[in-house]
Amino acid sequence: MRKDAERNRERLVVAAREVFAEHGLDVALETVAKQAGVSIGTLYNRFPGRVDLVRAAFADRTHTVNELAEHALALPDPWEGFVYFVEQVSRLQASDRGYNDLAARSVPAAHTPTPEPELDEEHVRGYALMTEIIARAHAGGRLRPDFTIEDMAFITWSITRTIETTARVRPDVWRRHLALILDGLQTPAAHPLPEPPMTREEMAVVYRDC
Amino acid sequence: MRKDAERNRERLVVAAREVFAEHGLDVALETVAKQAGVSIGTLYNRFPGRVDLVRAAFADRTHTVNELAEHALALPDPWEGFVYFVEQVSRLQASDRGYNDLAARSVPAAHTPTPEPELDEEHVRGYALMTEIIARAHAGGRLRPDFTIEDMAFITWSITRTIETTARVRPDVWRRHLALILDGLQTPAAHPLPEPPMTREEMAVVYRDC
DNA sequence: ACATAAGTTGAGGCCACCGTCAACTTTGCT
DNA sequence: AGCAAAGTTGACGGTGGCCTCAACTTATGT
Repeated sequence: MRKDAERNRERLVVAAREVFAEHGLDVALETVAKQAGVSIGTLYNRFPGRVDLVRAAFADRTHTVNELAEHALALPDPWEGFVYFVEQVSRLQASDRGYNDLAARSVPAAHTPTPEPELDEEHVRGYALMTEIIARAHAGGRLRPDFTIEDMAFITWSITRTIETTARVRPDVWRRHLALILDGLQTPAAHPLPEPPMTREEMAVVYRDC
Repeated sequence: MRKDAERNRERLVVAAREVFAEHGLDVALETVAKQAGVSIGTLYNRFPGRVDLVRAAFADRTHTVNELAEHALALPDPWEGFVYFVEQVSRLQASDRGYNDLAARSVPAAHTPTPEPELDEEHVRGYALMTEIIARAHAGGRLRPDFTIEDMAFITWSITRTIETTARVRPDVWRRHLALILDGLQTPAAHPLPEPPMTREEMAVVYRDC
């Protein structure tokens, strides 16, 4: 790859991160190209579709989330770890409209088929870490036993919507919402749930649809 | 108003209800016109903008929701009443993509400025009914005391997103999600909340933005 | 039956975004 | 320096939804 090409690619990714963060994933790609100081043709040359650009822009996020998960696991109290993880991911969402859009459809740690097996591995690892966070919190006794990893998506989706709606008016109310959610996830609060959790296969279909 | 005009108007509203329910509020208005067996010009002639058509299509919903609220208040147990109301509204959302879209932005009972004062009154009444449902549940002791009417929006928004995402795969999982939420709203589960609730003014701004 | 107001029609202009490609420019190798 | 391959450019055609309006049709009162 020629070095000007490499440089332009990098510029595009940086621009995409900025523009997505401010305007969300549905922004016109011209905006990204302009921000990168590059023509729209170059953008399409490097990234055949929007999805490729999104992937490139958020590739490191999975890694970041995994680090948060590790930090959570390093906390002595299992419930604190669980809460820490959920709060930090929500904070990421609140700070980046693009990431929030992304989370609305596909939960960070989900296993999405990707061309690059390397990224896939990060996702698989994220899934494992989240499983561990939940298992540990179950063992600690404070996380209700019927809560599964698939239920994590409910949290993400909920927060996603609240952030979308309230960001301009009260950028931090999502914390209140999250606190209400967390109060429902603790063993003493638990009542029997009316539906079985989503299965992994069902989650896969949800993500596959887009 | 001429009688053919009246008839076409009615057809359009009926068509809008069907098409919105199936495809959501962002559907092309041509689709509605076609479904109504009427030209696009007639649609615009009768409803200057999409918002007018949406209002007409969902005008009766506020009334429906108010009936649900009254039924909730008629239930002997205050907490059961609260749960009934929230479940029924969620069920409405799950059964109508357009209504779900609507709820994602503007909670049914919110006070939105409307040209027709009559509709406005229904909204105001809905607000009063919801206030009563919550006050009664507070008095009953089972609803956590720090839960306010503005927090209701968190529930609606959450369910909204889950329905959007899971409808095709597991049309009833929103019940599981809702059950998790409800477990967090009960007095024994309550921990102090980190942020004050949204104010009425803030809610008004949220709805005004669209 | 007729006049006239009311209503309908759909082709067409507008816009915003998408994605392409032939002509041009730059890089890096020899 | 010269040259071929790699890369860039931006005008352009395509799509789809929005909304308008001049020509046509229908309802209604007398």
